[in-house]
Amino acid sequence: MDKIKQNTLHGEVAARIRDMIDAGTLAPGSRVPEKQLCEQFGVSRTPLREALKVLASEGFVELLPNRGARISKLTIDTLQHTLEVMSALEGLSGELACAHISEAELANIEALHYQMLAYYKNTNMAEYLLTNQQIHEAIVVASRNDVLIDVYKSLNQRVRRVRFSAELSREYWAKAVQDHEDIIAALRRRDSEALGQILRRHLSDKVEVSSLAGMAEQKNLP
Amino acid sequence: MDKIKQNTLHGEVAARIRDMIDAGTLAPGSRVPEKQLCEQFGVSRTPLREALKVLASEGFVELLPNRGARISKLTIDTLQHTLEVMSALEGLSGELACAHISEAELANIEALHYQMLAYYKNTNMAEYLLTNQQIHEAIVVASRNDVLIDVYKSLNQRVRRVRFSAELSREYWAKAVQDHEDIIAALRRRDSEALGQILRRHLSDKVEVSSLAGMAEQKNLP
DNA sequence: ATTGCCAGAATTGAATTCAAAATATAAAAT
DNA sequence: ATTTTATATTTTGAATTCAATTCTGGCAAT
Repeated sequence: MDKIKQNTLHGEVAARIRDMIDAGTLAPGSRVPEKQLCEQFGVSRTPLREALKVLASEGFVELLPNRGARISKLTIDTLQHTLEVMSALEGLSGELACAHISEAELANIEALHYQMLAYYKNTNMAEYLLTNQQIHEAIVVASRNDVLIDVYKSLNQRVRRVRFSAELSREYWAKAVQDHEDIIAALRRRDSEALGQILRRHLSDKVEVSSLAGMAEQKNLP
Repeated sequence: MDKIKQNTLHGEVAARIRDMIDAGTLAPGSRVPEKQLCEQFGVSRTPLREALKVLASEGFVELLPNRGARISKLTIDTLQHTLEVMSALEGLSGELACAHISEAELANIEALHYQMLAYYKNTNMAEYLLTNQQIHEAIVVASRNDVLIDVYKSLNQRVRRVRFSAELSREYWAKAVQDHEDIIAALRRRDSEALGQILRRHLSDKVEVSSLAGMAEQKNLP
């Protein structure tokens, strides 16, 4: 869609590595093959290593002294913690969005909502999850808080891989859809109190976490 | 106190540059003098530039294509946005802390609280702010959520410079102290609902923001 | 067969080098 | 004298180089 144009070389490399982690081409726990990636990307080690430093500060890789970088594993704990923080941020987004959202944005979110309902009825989980994600991002963007948007996107990026391979139980799925009805209603009447409350609980629900648990690593031991 | 030992060179350099920004040695809006800093730190440009990439991803500096890095200015908007996000995170911390805090931690927080009250009575603003900060950090740590702790610390670091030079009005100060009484009380009775609510409102109060506004830049124009 | 040791190879971290871009300085033109 | 143009200098971005460390594989000892 609207991909952000990375004008720095190390930024470009970092984006590529993130994608490779998402795609599983670089497996969690494995070492980062500097030389090989350099050849693959056609760059020298300098920008690649710069990218690794940035990715380390984002939590995608860990730097091991004198033995390069290793792809971070996503622990169940870390996943749970990340979803908790994202919930808090979504709660704030909801409150702020009530104050700042435009009619056009609201209309767009409603359209996405009905689209999502259709995917739910058809049990099309992949498309459902994608649309669901778009709704949440749209609310976050409507907060008009750039710091919030950045932090949210960064955390989301970190857990995206496992979130999109989730297996939702029938009960959880029904509950999530009901939540979304409530979210749209609260947003439509600009009820920031209610919207904040729903969003703070919506994601961090243990149900989703446990449904995701299978995708994440049990522990981060060597 | 318990400073984290940085074992990577670029990490060390990044920490030093953060400190220099905090201290005002590197002025917001000014260009980063690579060569000079290299001599000062006794390192080559490679680790220094790695540090700059990390600092850029943390928001401390901006990278300008082909003209190096510039120290970020802290806009009033960014300050406001950051405090809003920190409030949301503190709210979550409070809720989680109620479930996880140990007696020893609670006792420590109470001790800090009484110490802070003394500073308030003596109108010792600098020490008050420091102790206040310690209380909030202790609650965040008690959440036992590592992602939360990391994100909070990162945001806090970003606004620390201006927060510690705040000028609190008498009314705001009194209100903040009252909030803290309520915070301690809620924490003591493990009332996560109440604590979450107080903490979500405590910081983002417009009053503090406006009191800090004088310290931040009006706009981020070139 | 397993463990310990050592040389050689590969990898890493950081300094250095090099080309391109930006900035500063000087000369020329009006 | 001021503006413009040309040239030199500095600075930046990225590749290359180099020393230090880690990894690998083979050989010897038990």
